[in-house]
Amino acid sequence: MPDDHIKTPPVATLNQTRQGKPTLRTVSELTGFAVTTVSRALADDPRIAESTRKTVRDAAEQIGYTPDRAAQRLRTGRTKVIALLVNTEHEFLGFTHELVAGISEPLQGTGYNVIVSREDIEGDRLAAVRKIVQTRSADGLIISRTELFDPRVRYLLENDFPFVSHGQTEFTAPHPYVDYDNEAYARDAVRRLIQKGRKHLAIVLPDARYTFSQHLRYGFLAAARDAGVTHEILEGITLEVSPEDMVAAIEERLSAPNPPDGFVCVGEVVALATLSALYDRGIQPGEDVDVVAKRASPIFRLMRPRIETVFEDVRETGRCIGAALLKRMEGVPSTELQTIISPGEDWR
Amino acid sequence: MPDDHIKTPPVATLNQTRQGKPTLRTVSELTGFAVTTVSRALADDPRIAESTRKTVRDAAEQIGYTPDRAAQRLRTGRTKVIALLVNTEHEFLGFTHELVAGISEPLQGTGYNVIVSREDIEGDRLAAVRKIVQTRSADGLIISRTELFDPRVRYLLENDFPFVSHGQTEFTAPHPYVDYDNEAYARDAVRRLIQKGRKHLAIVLPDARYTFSQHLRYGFLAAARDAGVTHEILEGITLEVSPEDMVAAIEERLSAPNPPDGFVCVGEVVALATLSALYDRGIQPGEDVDVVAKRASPIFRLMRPRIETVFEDVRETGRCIGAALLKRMEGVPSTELQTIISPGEDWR
DNA sequence: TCTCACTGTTGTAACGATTTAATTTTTGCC
DNA sequence: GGCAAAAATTAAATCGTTACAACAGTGAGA
Repeated sequence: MPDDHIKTPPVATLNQTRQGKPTLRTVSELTGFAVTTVSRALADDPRIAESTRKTVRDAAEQIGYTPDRAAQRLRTGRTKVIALLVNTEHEFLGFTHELVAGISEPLQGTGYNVIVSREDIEGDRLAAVRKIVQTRSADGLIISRTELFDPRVRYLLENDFPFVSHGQTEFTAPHPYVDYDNEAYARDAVRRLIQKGRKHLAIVLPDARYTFSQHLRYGFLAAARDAGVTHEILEGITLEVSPEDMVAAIEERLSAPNPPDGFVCVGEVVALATLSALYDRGIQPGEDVDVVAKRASPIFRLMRPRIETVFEDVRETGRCIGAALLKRMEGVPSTELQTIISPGEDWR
Repeated sequence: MPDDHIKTPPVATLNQTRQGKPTLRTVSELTGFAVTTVSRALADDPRIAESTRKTVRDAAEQIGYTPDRAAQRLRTGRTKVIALLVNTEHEFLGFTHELVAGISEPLQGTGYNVIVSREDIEGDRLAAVRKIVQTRSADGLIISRTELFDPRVRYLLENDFPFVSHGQTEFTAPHPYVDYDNEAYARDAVRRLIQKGRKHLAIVLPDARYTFSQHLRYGFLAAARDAGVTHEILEGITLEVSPEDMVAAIEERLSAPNPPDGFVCVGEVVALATLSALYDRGIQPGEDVDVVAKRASPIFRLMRPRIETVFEDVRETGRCIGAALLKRMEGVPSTELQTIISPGEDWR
């Protein structure tokens, strides 16, 4: 064979990685700078000359270099992941979806990703938190439905792990949180019903261990007491029971002596349940009875008969949470990262 | 000091990693086996003696060793991540939540995690897919709302990237999918309305580019034609329009000449919209008009007046999808990974 | 002219796992 | 008992990145 002595040139002049994906080394070979320099240049390190930074940036851009997350994470220990822990077994409305959308917004461009984790161990919500902290599988954590003395908050504070809670606690040590002013909502709702001439108000509360249950309770009781109207917290059920049980319990109360004529609803599910119970008993809301609610989902616009609602902007809540967590990770003190979102005035 | 000569023992005899987190090396030092052996033992490699495997397993268990995901990923190229791409800007009901819960089930214990990614670029759903494939940021992909000749499916097939679609396509090359039999649902729904004596049926379809829109259309048209009843596809709206627009469009149709008396609803939102429109026009469902729907969320149990619905088990769909993707990644041929879920018979 | 302090850049060593190839130990058989 | 084959274990290289320490070059000051 006459051509035997001709050496075939290397197929590619640049280094080919496992998947053909460009790495720092590819950029390094392309620009002639060392890998270290390229790394620093892309991080906009002032020790590298501006001209070099530009050259490197352009080259990286041109070949579509993106840093390998796994390698970065292994080296730095930072995961660039934010975990959101949710504990709803079934979720009727797109609450989590909306929250995640909000959280993601301020994270745009920071390289952070949100992962949603179910707190599968119902009895022990701390376990999920502990696992994430110990395996360092996220850089920051978002927890929801806080309790007054939430063990998760205590644990996270003790371990100095960045987090933001959706909901307040009663700990004296400050921590970042974002919360909706449920006490104010309950007060407003009570006033609203009283304006409509209602004399006997009722509310279904979340499980008492949650902080926001206490806030709602206090707002409801205080406003009703101040106004001097009869009021009651429906017993035997909480927001967490199944829709059927909720309807049954409300209906039972309606058929018992001295039924309420005004209902404060904390979410769309209990509002629907209340409307169903009224419907089943042949009671027309707006006539002898009134219902007011907090709406977090646009689905309320589809409900008939219409009832008065005030909007809780879950997406905005998410935005606040995301922004607060970022700041917390940048070292901003916790006391500056506490937001209470007021209910709007736009009842309709 | 008399005790000066006493050497203090090392604080820890085992190697301490950056975060005190045990690594293979920790287990290695603890057991006396080499890191390689430990790695193999934990992977249950038959080349390692069973006795050794047990020793290592126990030691790892005892000190709470968990492999570092980043290191595994960097070394193997496998991310142990499954990405679910969703494209709903606003989601009224917990559809995604339920789907994710289902997908996660068969993944339990496999080490795979699900991440939910928004297809943020509305015009170009392919972009999100391409990004994941190119950066190899997931081992498998789940896409939803397929089109007849979905470019994402073509791209994924061309790149031999493991995926399962929620929804079928018309490509001749087979690919794994899980789909609800929407054609059968539409047929059943039509029959149901005819049984109730309805003579003029209507349906609101999803955007025509989606495969399931075609299936619904075909089922609806064929069944209505077979039965010889008047029927129509509501024009000017799709399932994707805002709730208000949907209500307005349905109401408009109801007030036009020759209005439908039976409505096939593909989901809870359009069902609610239909009921709202009827309510606003003072029409009582179950009397002159009937509505049937598919329910995927328990929220339907709260709706009044009650309408007949059949259950679409989204969680089960998720389970099928997760299981299919696992098998696909294990190399099971696509033709064996195609599931069509039949609508149940339990209308109520 | 020589030292000193910069500025800009680079080689080397990790991070924690897996994989390949090499090495030691054990077993089986004549 | 000797030797090859099989079994069990290990050392070293590697994935792509960043951190640390070192190293050339440049200009200023003595």
